[in-house]
Amino acid sequence: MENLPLQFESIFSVDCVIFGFDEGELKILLIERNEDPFKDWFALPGNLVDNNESIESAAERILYELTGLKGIYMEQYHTFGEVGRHPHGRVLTVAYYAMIRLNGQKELKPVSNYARQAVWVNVKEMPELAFDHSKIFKKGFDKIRNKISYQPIAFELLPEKFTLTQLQSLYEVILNKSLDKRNFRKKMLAYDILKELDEKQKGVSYRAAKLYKFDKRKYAKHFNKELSFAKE
Amino acid sequence: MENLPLQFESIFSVDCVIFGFDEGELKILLIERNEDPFKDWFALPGNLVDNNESIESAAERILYELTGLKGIYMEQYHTFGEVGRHPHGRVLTVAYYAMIRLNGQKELKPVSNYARQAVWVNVKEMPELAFDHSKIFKKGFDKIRNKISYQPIAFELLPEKFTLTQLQSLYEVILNKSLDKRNFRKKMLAYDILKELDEKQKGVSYRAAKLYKFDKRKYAKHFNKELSFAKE
DNA sequence: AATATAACGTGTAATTTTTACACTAAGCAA
DNA sequence: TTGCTTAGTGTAAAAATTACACGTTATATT
Repeated sequence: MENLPLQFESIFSVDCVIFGFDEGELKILLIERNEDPFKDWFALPGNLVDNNESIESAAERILYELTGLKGIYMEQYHTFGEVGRHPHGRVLTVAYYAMIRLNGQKELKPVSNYARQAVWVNVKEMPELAFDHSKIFKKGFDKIRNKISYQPIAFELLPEKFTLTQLQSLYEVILNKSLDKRNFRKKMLAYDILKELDEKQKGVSYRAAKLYKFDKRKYAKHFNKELSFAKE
Repeated sequence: MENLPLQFESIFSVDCVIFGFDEGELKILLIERNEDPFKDWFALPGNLVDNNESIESAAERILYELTGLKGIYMEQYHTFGEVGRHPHGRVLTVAYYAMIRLNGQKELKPVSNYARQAVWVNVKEMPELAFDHSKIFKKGFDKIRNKISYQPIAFELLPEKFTLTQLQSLYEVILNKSLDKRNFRKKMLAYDILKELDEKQKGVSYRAAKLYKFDKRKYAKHFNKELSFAKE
């Protein structure tokens, strides 16, 4: 680890924690590596950032290559650069998280050279990951768990139309605790960012619930300004 | 900007927003550059990260070189890497903020080769900075402004013993709004992280106020767990 | 010694937000 | 028709937040 190949010095990469919500489970997208180092290990999707590419675009590219999705909101949350984090040299990596909607269709794009396949893995059943990716994942998960407590960021994970119960169970999975139904509904509706639809759930073998939509306009209006110490 | 000198490719740096509170004003530490590019411009203190150095250590080193201080809490808050942000090539920079105590002694260490001098500048009177440092500063300032609203992080800026009025005026400067005295005190004392001392302010030409100390033990106990959506 | 000055230090009532808690209604299936 | 399963709803108590004003104390001045 002393004589590093020159081209690896201070190259940098992007790694993405891509969350999805499916069948009541919170999952993230992992790839199975097909190259050394860490061949056959699971890892976060990531890649080197091209010299003419912004970090942000690199993150979007990686998401796109894997899922075919564009225009997804991604947030940069930390940069990892321990000296020994990459066995081939000093590689800084900038971490992003994203939340995407799994509309039943969870077909994944064919994956490039260095990755054999991409899979959705339940966050509760994470294998150990390549490099320091376990640490990167953990920090990303902590981040969204914390953020959702004061800002309703979870809508991206749900289908366009959803029931309040679905929303609640998503919260419960992220926060890893159960919530009171009445209080949850009261709070969510008080945010005033949900649009109630004239439509009900279909295909369920019990009473169908009302469907709601997330109202982006109102969301932006409310949450551009943060919670704050004082009102005045 | 096409034929970049090779050694600048993908080198990365650290930049620090170092806050201090002095005479009722919130200030940050800037250096005046003595080298191209941006010779004679003000800039955030920063430096390239050594190949065997963690990013964190680099940030601590920069702070130490400028102020002689060690063991200060620094938080990484964002990484900036726009393609054109550095005129000599692709240089990613990882940004940290720190808060330090200006105990009257605000003597600054002599600064190294590339910086002529270091100065404290009021955040309300920021000049335009070199590179994208204005943007980096702004984001750091937003960060602490937001964070202080739900977590009392500002004690590092005050002398070891301080009055509640001093604490309040620090909050007011950071939040840029005035706060109600009684409510502020109630809230701060309710956090239960202040130790009331048997001592009073000295050298003031009016009624002296009680002095308080910040209680690190209690702080850690309260604020390792964040505010959260649900109690249970 | 008296007075002026300037910041210190304190309480309460109204409002809002959060919490705890349980039953009826609706729709489907057998 | 009955049984099963989830949907949907209200209220009272507690806690947190807000708005608001004046007597107290130390020093400085005369």
